[in-house]
Amino acid sequence: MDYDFRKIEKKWQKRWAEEKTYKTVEDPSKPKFYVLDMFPYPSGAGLHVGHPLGYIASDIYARYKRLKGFNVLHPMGYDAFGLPAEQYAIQTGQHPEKTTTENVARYRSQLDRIGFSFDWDRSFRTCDPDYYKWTQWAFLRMFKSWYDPQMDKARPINELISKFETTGYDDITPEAWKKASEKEKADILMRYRIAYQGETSVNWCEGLGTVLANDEVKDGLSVRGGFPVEQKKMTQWQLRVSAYAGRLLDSLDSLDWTDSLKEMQRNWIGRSEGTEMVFDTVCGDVHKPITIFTTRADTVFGVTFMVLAPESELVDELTTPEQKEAVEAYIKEVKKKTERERIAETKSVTGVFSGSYGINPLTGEKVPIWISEYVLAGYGTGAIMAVPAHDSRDYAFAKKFGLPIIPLIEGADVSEQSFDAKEGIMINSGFLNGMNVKEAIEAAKDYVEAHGLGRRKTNYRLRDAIFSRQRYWGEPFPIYYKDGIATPIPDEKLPLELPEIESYKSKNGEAPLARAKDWNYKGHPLETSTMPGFAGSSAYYLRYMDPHNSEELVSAPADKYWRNVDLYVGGTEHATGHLIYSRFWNKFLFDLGYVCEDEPFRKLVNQGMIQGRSNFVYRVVGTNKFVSSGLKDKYDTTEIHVDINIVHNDKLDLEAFKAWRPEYNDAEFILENGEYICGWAVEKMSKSMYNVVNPDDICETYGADTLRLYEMFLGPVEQSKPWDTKGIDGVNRFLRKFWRLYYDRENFLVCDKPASPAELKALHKLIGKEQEDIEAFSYNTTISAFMIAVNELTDLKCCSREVLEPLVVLLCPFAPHIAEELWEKLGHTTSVTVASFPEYKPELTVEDSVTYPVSFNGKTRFTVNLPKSAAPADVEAQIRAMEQTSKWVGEQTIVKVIVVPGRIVNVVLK
RNA sequence: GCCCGGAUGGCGGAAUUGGUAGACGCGCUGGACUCAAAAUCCAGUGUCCCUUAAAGACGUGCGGGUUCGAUUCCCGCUCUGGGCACCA
Repeated sequence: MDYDFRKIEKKWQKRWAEEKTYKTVEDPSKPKFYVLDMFPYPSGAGLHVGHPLGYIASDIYARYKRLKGFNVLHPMGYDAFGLPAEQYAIQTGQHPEKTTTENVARYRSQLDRIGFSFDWDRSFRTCDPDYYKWTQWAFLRMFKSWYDPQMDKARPINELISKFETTGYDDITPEAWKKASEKEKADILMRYRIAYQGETSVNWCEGLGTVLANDEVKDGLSVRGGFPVEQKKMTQWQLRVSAYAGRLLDSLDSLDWTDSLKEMQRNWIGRSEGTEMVFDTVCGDVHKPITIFTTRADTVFGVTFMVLAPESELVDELTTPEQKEAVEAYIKEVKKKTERERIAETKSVTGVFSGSYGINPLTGEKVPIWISEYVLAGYGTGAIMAVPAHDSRDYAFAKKFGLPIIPLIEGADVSEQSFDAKEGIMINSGFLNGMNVKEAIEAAKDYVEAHGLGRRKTNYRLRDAIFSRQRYWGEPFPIYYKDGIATPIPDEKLPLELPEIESYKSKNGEAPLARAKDWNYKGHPLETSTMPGFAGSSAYYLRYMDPHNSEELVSAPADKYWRNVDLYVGGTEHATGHLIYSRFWNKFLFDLGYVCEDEPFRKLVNQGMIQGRSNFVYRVVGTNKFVSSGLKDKYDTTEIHVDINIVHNDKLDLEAFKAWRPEYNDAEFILENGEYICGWAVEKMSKSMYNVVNPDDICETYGADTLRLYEMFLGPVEQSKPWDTKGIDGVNRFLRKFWRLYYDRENFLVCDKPASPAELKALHKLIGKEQEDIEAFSYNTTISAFMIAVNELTDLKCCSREVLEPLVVLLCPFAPHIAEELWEKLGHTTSVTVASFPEYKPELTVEDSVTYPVSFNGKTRFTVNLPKSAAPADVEAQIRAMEQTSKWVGEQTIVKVIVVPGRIVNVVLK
């Protein structure tokens, strides 16, 4: 019987679906293991061969863990709210729900063909009201909470209210609170809520008609769509992610993530320890103290000017009447620029003098205050002390506007550029003179604190997340406005469902929901913006634990059993978006006691991208002649992408090419060795390059098991690599060879005779290797080991059930369909999924050995144990020769002797 | 500019972390089976010298260093992938 993968795969996929083989239930008698993939956004293009890479890797791990006796939760769903469906809706008028449903169906059928062990009963889409109810619910919890810096966690807002009422808090006294109107109280609370509304400088994207979060903008363009983005002051819903900056940073250490990913998050959070220092200022006759932030308190003796951010409120207060006109002109100029222009002009230095002066708190010296866009309003205090000698940005500014530069470090040459390094001996710095920079920083901090001039302060770059989008296809905010006060709708009214509307387009910055009919709650207007894409993906991993619970996001028992994700697989592109927001969201729920783990994802593996491998033909300019790649240098040619489906191993199918496009009907070819060889390049997989490979096609030609093996065999999971079908025959051959261990043309070969030592050895070598490699996520080497084992067993003509039965189990994680089929043929009535991973017996791999004494200077120093196979007679001669030629160093001990068949290669000493 | 990572045959990639470099697969060459093809199997395949073999020399981006021994560790470069980018 031949290996008929089409029949086998269809049969088992059907049976898995019917019998719900991978349905998971909580089982306290087994240890749990939670394997999660970053769920896909179901786009219209469907899956290409790159998408399943991570899913295959995690599926192998999930299946492996099941065999190891774990109760594995391995769910899948869809991140279905988002821009593409909505943009498509705007163009076609089709409801995004409809396109989403169609795309999800397509994704599902593609995923099903690959044979994943997902528990589909737990699946949901983020746009399902039953799910987004819990996104809205979590938002309301955030709205009703504040971050208590004393306890360093989120607490119910009522606790803050009672503080206001009894003891007062911050600048709010009980009297002031009592006197405040309802609206004023609401405004005060808004300053503390975790989910709050506030005016901020936002990334406004005109092309999409909405604001965007920082991670949705790259190089001044929107990540989705690539439209220009500008800075705009707007009132928006925001999440107080910045309150969690310290915790998000600190608990990174406890996570099993790659160093590079942790580093990315560290940079994004951007902790910096410095000092806030108060400078008195003089604007005409008016004195006003302002606070600046610096990490180089030691350089305070070198301050020669100060700078304010153009957006800072201090600008108005510190501009003198004489300078008013110039300052206003400058600010107008700055505001006109988009984010992109600001980035492009990074090198140019601009600024204007405010007319005011600051007073150096240590020296009493008067320095001018300038305004420049190189200082950001959103970081620190929006005002800095400038030390041109030791900060390159201040230096550039000082040079441009002719401001003095005072060097503070011995030997630093600041005639051409600033000296930014934190090293050297301080000079020109009063009591700091003679110290090295590190000491001076601490000494200056101490001095500032001791003299009441400021205090130590840790700042973070991480900003609060902008949470409103002026779009349709997202979760509506469960908020209505009663007398202008944002008020939550009651929990029992959730979900607040998205209304139907006529047109999905936003007009003049007005959100689509503003045009929805009856969009109100008891006559009060409802919030018209919707939540961003990351809202729905921030807690989805919790919902999989208990997806049908209508009372809670996740029940306490389910949460306590599954706890958090043990293995999370997905791309690096979410490093600073989803993976920060999810951690924030989880910590928030943890603070309020809704979940039992502080961190959502214990181990994270980033799968690489699979790039496309494009093929080219070369048309001789001005003709319809195409020249083979090897000869193209002899002609003047144009490179043209050609559909990779009509190219096999870089050889062009000439007839198919002629038929591909009408203009090529009468194409002529200049061949080399009778063939047309195409050129190639590694590029992104995309329609326009004709290099997209659909997994369905591979399943059709080679089978899902081959696809799975091949994607893993291509190289390490973490690495990006081009899709190249060249090697796929190799793994396909392996599977056929595997099949032939059990079957010849007609007969089932497996028998009950005991296995020979050689057969057992081949098996156990594989068990050991597979176990070790899967744990290390090194699937390509596992597959290599498998190929070796199968070759050995083929050579041994192994037919013993004792070996062949565990072999099927070992193959199951990689190629589940063929494993199931053979498992059934071996007489089992249950799925191979419930088998257990064979036990590794390392002693079966150790060979009989021979012992040789080795002596130096006439004395036996050690003995060498060599495996018999590696130690033919003349090895002893080698040892004797070594005794003659090597010198014995008394203190060293022999650790290992390296032997290749026939000779000693090296002696390991320690 | 700053911070990570990578560089190994014709190709994808191995190498128990300092110990046989090139596992495994692809490709290629030759052979067997076949009328033929497909499939399958066997042998060879880093480079150089050589008719061949043996033997040898050289070989993990480049230049140094440590070591009995370096793909692995250290110093200095080159190229390359990714992230951040006025964060005071």
